[in-house]
Amino acid sequence: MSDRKDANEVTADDVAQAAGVSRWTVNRAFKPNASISAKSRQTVMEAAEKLGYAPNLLAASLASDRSNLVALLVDDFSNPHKLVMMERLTRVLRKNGWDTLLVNMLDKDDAPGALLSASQRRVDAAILIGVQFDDDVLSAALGARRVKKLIIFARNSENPDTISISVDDHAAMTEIADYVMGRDYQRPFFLAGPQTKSAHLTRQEAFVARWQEHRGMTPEVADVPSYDPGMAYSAIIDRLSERQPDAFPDVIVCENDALAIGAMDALRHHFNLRIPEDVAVTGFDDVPAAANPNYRITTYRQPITRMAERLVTLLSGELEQTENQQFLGQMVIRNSA
Amino acid sequence: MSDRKDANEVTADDVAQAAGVSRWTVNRAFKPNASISAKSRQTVMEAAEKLGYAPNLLAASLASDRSNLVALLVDDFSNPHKLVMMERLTRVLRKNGWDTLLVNMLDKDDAPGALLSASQRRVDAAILIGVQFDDDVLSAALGARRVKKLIIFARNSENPDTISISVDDHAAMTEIADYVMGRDYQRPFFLAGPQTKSAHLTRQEAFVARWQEHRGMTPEVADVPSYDPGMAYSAIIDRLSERQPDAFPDVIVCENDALAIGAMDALRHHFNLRIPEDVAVTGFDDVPAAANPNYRITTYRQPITRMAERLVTLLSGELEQTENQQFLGQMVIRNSA
DNA sequence: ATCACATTTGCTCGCGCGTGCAAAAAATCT
DNA sequence: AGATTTTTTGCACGCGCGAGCAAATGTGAT
Repeated sequence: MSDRKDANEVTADDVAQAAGVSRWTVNRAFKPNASISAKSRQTVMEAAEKLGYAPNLLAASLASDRSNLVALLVDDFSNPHKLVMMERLTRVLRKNGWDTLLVNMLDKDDAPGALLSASQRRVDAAILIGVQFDDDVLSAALGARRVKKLIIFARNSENPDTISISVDDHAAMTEIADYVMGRDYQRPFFLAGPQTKSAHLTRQEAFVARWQEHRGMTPEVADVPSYDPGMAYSAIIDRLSERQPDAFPDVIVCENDALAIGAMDALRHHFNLRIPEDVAVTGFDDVPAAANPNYRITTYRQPITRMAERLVTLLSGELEQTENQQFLGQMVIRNSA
Repeated sequence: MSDRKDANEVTADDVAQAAGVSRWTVNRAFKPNASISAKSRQTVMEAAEKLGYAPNLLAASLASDRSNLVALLVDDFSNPHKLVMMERLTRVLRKNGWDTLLVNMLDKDDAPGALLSASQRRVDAAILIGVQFDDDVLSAALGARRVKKLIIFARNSENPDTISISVDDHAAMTEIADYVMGRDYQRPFFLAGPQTKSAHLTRQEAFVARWQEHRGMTPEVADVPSYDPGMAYSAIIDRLSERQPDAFPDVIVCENDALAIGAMDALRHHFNLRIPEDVAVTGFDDVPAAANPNYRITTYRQPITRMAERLVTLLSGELEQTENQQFLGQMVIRNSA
């Protein structure tokens, strides 16, 4: 079948012929810093335009062993913050010439499969923006040299073979703790996300440590099996029902906004409490819903765009750095605390 | 540089040698319905396992002109429903052996660029789940044979070169209209999304038509420049401020939940109205937030998974069908109306 | 054991482009 | 103008695999 010719699959050879140059000159015309004269580049581009040619990135990747493709591994679509991260990441990546393979980690045990998918497409890097990445899984993936680079985005990792780009959780949570103490709350309650092996609970630890240091008492802590408002809602109800008023927390510090939203819903609609008059709440991430009039969450905004830009420099290999990258974000004071 | 060998890039040839068969037998072992004996498949798989081999999909795509890759073009990350769609689509696609290239359409004029990106990776199909796809853009893309298939997901399109997979908007909205009339609301207000050329406003038209038919009057209509709760919030305030109580709508029918959320926030927090006692609200999509205790939106759930499954059969070429696919969803009655 | 037929295996050629170097052309200098 | 340097262009080879066919092997009936 001459299907390809029929289907108008124009190759560099066709353009070369039309422009009266060699195929290599054609491909050079499409390569930003190639050694080519302005004149022939223009000739080529005109011919290419006319024929509707665009380089086949499959062939280019195969030949060069660089794909300019990264895999985005996501395992947690219930957290609205993921949408924000995906938007920012794909935007910054695309602006810098990178394409994104979105890989849905179907369940907890799918990490190897997801990594395999990515590696079969020969991605230059895998970026993890999920939560349930086990150190074992990561090491296995790296051991088999499944992917060239593994980057944990917006989350800390202490795995030495991995680079993480994240906010400085310790500094951020200390700031939140200080703010809460400054408002003179007395009975804090920390609502954490899933307790995994890989994600070290820096936020929780930082908050607890700060509180102990200044108030000499250990805040109460509870965890939720996933960063899902619905789960947080149930967790709060389970944990705080049948509690005497004087044992009820006066501020709930949440590991992120997804949890904060669930907590606020539970406080208002199940316990009939006012926020922040009866109980205050803080979040983390500054998701879009945090700004809406229902919630108005006092939270902490991560500099996602800057983090994504750092990611790009890291991908380009400009940064030889293999140590984790930490960023400072900023507190956003609203009405919930 | 012998970088590749160093990097442990094991190819089918290596496995073939280890297993004592030819390279083609190795590749056949990885192809589900290939002509190969069970015995040699096992031999191959064991050798492959030991060497850590997995087929290079880049090379396979190049040679076969099929990539098993689809591009997901998204231009509207502010609507939380997109997260749901992405999760379902990537899940179903991956289960069926398809990978997903996530392409962020950076702005209104980026459609050609996004399509180009996709085509350079030789995707087998481009799936549009955004909103601002202009018919002109689509035609241009198809005219240049940029992509083999163009599929509009969860949205109608009347472009003849395009296949859309969507819910039957007319039936759905008629059902909502009947529900609203059954509850005896008198002054409906329809809140629509962006008015584009390509997206025919089936929901709005269906609602208006139904209302006219049964009540002999034309509902008031307003539109919002994007499916963003924040925009809907402002739009409602702009449109309904300084209006006499008897001219105020008693039900706001929204084109989707993103708008409904914004509308509810505005009604409650700006106008100090109760929902549904003072004003009722309906949505569409049944996003996760629609179920949370703050909103409890009466809405309409699209059968996204079934739609995604249809998409897969369409991609596999099992369906020769080129006409649009319509699905029926189901109304979800909650408290907002 | 022989033949007819079905199943399995091997192989040639090509997919479209990049790498690294050598040849050609252009620019600069004496 | 001729010699030298710099820029630009062309090319052999390979990236890893698939289509389609030919050779080899296996199966069952006679």
